[in-house]
Amino acid sequence: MEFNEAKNKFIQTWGALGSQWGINKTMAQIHALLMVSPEAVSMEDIMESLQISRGNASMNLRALMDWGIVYKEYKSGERREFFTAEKDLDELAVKIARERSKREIKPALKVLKEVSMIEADTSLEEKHFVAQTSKLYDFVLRADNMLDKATEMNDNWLGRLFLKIMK
Amino acid sequence: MEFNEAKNKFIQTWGALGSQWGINKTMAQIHALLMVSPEAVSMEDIMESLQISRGNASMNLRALMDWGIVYKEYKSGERREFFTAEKDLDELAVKIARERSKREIKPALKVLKEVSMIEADTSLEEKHFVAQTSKLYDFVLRADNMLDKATEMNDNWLGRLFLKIMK
DNA sequence: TTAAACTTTCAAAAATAAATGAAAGATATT
DNA sequence: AATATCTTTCATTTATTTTTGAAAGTTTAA
Repeated sequence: MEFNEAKNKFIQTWGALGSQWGINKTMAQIHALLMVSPEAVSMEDIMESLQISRGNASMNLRALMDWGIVYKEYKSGERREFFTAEKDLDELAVKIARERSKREIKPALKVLKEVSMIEADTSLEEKHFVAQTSKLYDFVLRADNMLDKATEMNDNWLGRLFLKIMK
Repeated sequence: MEFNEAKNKFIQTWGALGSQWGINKTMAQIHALLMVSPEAVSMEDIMESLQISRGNASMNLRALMDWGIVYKEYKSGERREFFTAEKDLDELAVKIARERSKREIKPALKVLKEVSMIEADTSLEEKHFVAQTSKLYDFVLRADNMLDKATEMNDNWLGRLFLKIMK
């Protein structure tokens, strides 16, 4: 496979993966492009590479910066802004996990807690509802914590040990 | 909060969470409804509860059964089909993880491997591309394995120990 | 202060994904 | 074998999400 073909394939694949996980395609593609660029890239070049409009590029770059996984860079003597991606994958995973937890899981947990705390009457239906949503609350809470911990454990000997044992 | 309000809120929230994670809203809502129903539910009742069409109900139930997290049930003397959800959350998590890994992560891994194996010339750009996609391949592979292992470790003493220590 | 170079915003358009519902397909019952 | 009950399919419609691009907004420099 030739380099440009490979690069393109990578960007497309990363974009598709993103959209399956609730991140929009262009956002993931921009991120992919930046990840494999050794140098910071201008907005103009991003638009050109991905064949997207100025507005689209601008909005998605902003979103990526909000997530903390893309940085603006200023080059002296240049008026334009350049962009680079977080390239440390452990750091990337931590930031994505934190962001999604904050935006999606935490609010869902709040609702789960609320609805699991209603006063159930004696009916089977209501008792079952409370039992099931309570379990779900515990479960999601546990998963959320694990996500946090797992992302932190990359440079942690106990984590590595755990991985070794579990493999 | 009153029971019906709580039930509705739960279904809506679970649906929204689903769509943020690449599972369509109705599919997640049907699953939510079945999770909190102590008894198996007919298609008619699902349509009525969620205010959706017959076709929609049918297709999403099929998808849920393909994922292995909803089961058909036949009641003797009844012509209609009834549906129940997998209620064991550990089992549920395992099945979802397996399915998404199979459908999305494995194919992405294949591409990552491919593109990271191109012959890079001496240019910085190509060398960086190979280095970065190789790292990504290792990382995603590791994460995918961890997902597998994590879902299996619920009734596993070592896993529990790990959780305890890491908390 | 003005102009040039660049970025952001957002209403409208386009693309994509999901839902509908009527017809076709099953399956059981008489 | 005809009928009744229920489910699935899929072309069309509807809803949602994403993208565009032109106008407004910024920043820098002369």
